[in-house]
Amino acid sequence: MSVPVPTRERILDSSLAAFGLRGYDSTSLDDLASDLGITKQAILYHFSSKEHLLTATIELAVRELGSALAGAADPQARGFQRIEDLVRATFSLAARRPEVLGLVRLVTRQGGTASGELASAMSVMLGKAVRFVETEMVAGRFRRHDPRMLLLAVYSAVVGVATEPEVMRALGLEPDLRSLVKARRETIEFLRAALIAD
Amino acid sequence: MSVPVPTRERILDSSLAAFGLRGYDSTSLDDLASDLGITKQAILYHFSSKEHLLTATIELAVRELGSALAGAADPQARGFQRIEDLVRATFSLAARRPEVLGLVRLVTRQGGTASGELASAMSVMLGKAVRFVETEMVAGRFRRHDPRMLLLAVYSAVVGVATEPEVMRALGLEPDLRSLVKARRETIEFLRAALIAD
DNA sequence: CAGAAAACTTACCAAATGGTAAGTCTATGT
DNA sequence: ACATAGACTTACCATTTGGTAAGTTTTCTG
Repeated sequence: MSVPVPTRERILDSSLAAFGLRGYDSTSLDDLASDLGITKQAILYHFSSKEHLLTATIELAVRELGSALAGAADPQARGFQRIEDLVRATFSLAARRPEVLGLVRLVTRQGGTASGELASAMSVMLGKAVRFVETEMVAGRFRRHDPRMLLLAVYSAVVGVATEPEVMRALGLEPDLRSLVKARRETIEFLRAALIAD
Repeated sequence: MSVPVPTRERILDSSLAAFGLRGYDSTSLDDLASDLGITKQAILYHFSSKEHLLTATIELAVRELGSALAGAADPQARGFQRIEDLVRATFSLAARRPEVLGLVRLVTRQGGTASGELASAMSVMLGKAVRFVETEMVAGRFRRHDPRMLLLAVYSAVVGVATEPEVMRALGLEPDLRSLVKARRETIEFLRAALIAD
C-alpha cells in the first residue's frame, strides 16, 4: 500500500508544474485546485496567499535543481569531464522535470520579490563554477576566457537547448527523447570544441 | 514640428514592450491604455480582441527582428564573419529593443495559437542559416557538427546571453552597456572557438 | 456645408480572480 | 464522552479583466 501524499506536497508539485510551464499569472488558484480535486480555499489554507505559494514553489525548485546538480558534480572530476557531467545532469532534469528549469527561468527573467532565495542559491552555485573554471584555465586545460562570461554562454546554451522545444521544431527537429539525446551529445561536443585548447 | 504618431502604432509599440518584457497574461488592456493615456476601448477599436492585438504585436516583432538581421547579413560575407555580423546585430537589437527578443522568446516557449507566423518566419530564417552553415562545413571553414543542433546551441547562447540580465547579476556582472559589450565580445570568441577548426 | 465614416469615450456587464468568514468533518488526546 | 485542533468545504465578496453597446467628437468627402 502506498502512503498517501500529503496535500501540501501535492499542491507544491502541481504549482511547480503549472508555474514552471505556463507562468505565474497564467495559472489561477482555481486551476490548480480543480487539477488536484480540491477547492481553492484548501490551497489558501496551506499557503496564505498566491505569492506565498510562489515563494514555497521556488524553494522546492531550488532544492530540486540543487540536488540534481549536486548529484552529478563529482568533486574529484577534472577538466571537461566535470562540465560534461553537469550538462548531462541538466539535460536529464530538463527531460524528467522540465518545469524546474522553466521556473528557474521564469524567476531569473522576471526578477520579482520572491526571487531573492533563488538568486542567492544561483550565486552560490555559479560562484563555485567560476572558481572551478578559473582553476582549469590556469592549469591550461581550458582555453582562456572571462570565466563569468564563459559560464553565461554555457548556461544559456545548455538551458536554451534543453528548454526551447519550439525552436527545435522551427529547425525541423521533433523535441522527442531521441532528439533530446542527440541535442545533448551535440551540445557537449560544441562545448568541448569551445573550451578545450588543442 | 514632428508628425503625430498614429494611435494604432503607439498601441503596438506599447504592447510590444509590455508583452515582450512582462508577458501576455501579466499585461491587461487597462494597463496598456492608461500608459497611453487612452481608454481600453480605443485599443479594442483598433484590435478587436486582446488575442488579435497579440497577433499584430507578434507581426511587428517579426518585422523588427527580420529587418535587424537582414540589415546585418551581408550575403557576400563568408565563414565566421557572417556569424559575427549576426551576433552583433542580435546584441544590438537586445540592447536597443530588448522587448523584441523577449516577445520572440515568449512566443517560442509558449507556442500558442498566434505563434504560427513567427514560427514560419523563424523557419525561413533558420532554414537559410542551416544551408549557410552546411556550405561552410563542406568548404572546411567550420568544424563538422549537425548544422541544426549547432544552430540551436548558437541561438540559445546568443539569445540567452543577450536577454538574461538576472543571470548576469547572479554572476556578479551588472547588465549595463559596458558589460553587454564585453558579453558580446566573449560570446563571439566563444563561438569562434567552437566553430573554427584549427 | 451636409453627412458619413473614422476615431474615439462613457457606461455597462459577465466571468474570473485572489481572498475572507464561517461552518463541517475527522482524528486525537484526556 | 468531550473538547480541541487540523484539514478542509461552502458561501461570499471586492476587484480586475476582456468585451459589448451606445453615444460623441473629429475628419474626410462630395
